[in-house]
Amino acid sequence: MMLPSPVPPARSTYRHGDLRRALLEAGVELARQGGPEAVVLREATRRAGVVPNAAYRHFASRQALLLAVRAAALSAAAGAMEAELAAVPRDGSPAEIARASVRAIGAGYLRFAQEQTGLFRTAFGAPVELEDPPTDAKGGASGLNPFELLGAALDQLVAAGVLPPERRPGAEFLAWSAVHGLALLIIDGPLRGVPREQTDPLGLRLLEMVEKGL
Amino acid sequence: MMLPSPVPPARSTYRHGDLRRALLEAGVELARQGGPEAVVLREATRRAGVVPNAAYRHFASRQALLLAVRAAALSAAAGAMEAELAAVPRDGSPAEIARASVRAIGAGYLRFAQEQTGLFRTAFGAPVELEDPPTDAKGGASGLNPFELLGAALDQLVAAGVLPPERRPGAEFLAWSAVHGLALLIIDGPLRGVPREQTDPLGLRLLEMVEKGL
DNA sequence: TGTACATCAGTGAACGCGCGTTCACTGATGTAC
DNA sequence: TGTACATCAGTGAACGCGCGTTCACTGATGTAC
Repeated sequence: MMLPSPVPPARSTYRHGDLRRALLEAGVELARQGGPEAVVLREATRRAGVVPNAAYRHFASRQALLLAVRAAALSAAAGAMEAELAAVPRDGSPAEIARASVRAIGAGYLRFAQEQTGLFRTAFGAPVELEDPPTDAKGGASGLNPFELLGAALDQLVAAGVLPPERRPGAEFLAWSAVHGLALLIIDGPLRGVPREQTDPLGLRLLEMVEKGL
Repeated sequence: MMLPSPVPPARSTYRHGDLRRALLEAGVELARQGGPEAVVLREATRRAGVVPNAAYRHFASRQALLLAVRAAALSAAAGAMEAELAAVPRDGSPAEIARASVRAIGAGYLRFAQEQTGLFRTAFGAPVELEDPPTDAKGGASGLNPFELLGAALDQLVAAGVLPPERRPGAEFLAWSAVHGLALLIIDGPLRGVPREQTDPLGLRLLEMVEKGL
């Protein structure tokens, strides 16, 4: 199901000027709407108003384009998490702040999954015939990627004396598992289509469970 | 990357005899090796030693075949969980048994995800252009599907007085989230390729977290 | 400041691929008489 | 028990599809003299 491309931009010059960027943006848009498998090289060139093989001046293969899109998606996810983090009130005990920070990370992740499902699946979904993880994944404003943001929040939790240091190692995997799982249940599992009024409280309960259980 | 099909079974009769079953089994095998997207109608007919369109006598479309395969995968998952459940020692207090049962459900799910990754992804992965959930999903020996098995275990937990009844509603989603998330982190997330010696303890810690946090 | 030339971004045309699906058919099976 | 016939499972051939990718090209740009 491929919608007809939007207006071919009708370039006046022979050269495009900024094709790499245009392709990347088109790819991100495709991912936003349809997830990683919607990142189709030919469609990206169509949207950029260029002939299919022109893409090869800027990306070695479809896979290379997809990797770039994925990095952008990861960056967007980090941004959503940082936004939530920035809203944590700074008055209160270190313990309170640390706890709220961890919750904010989780809430940001869930929000991103629900509001930007396509990008979420591109960033965190099953790698499509992809050998290497996105090692060069840049983060958002802070420069941290989503995984590192979670790690930093957990470190705060230890520093504030809320989480015993001996339970710290591996804790990101436990917390991430819970939140990641709920995100998937909501976006394409049995909770799909359930309205936010019901999923939001579930998210809160989940974060509570993680906090208690860690 | 499609391996050449195994020996075309060289039928002697004009009729196949049990093509529907043969196609389903081929489909399950494909899913086992490559997940849902590997369930390719033409390949299934090749393996059954039959011409491609013969499949349409038994399945209305590729989608219909995939749904049947998915039901089989769900059933296999239920079987793995039941096996783990059957190993729970029956001596001990009801509370102990109930707790062990919930852990067994989770452990079975994780084991299935790691040992039958393709089937796991077929049963629980993102629906591929799939509108309706597998409503007719039959379970394993008990007749319960994986979700119902988890529900039953949680009911036991309430009956044994371990889980306060007011926390029961929705609890399956919390427990499922955690375990499902870890399964995905292991099979195609950052924990991919990490040996069982490291993931198993993580699984135990996760189940512990769920138990405490619920 | 003007001209020759190298560079290389984008063009045009074409591939082979395997897929799902449709069509009109053929021939084995089982049932009615 | 034998024969005529309807049924319908599997055949054979062909579609259109959009994809990623390769080839030899053309023409705008910027640099060296």
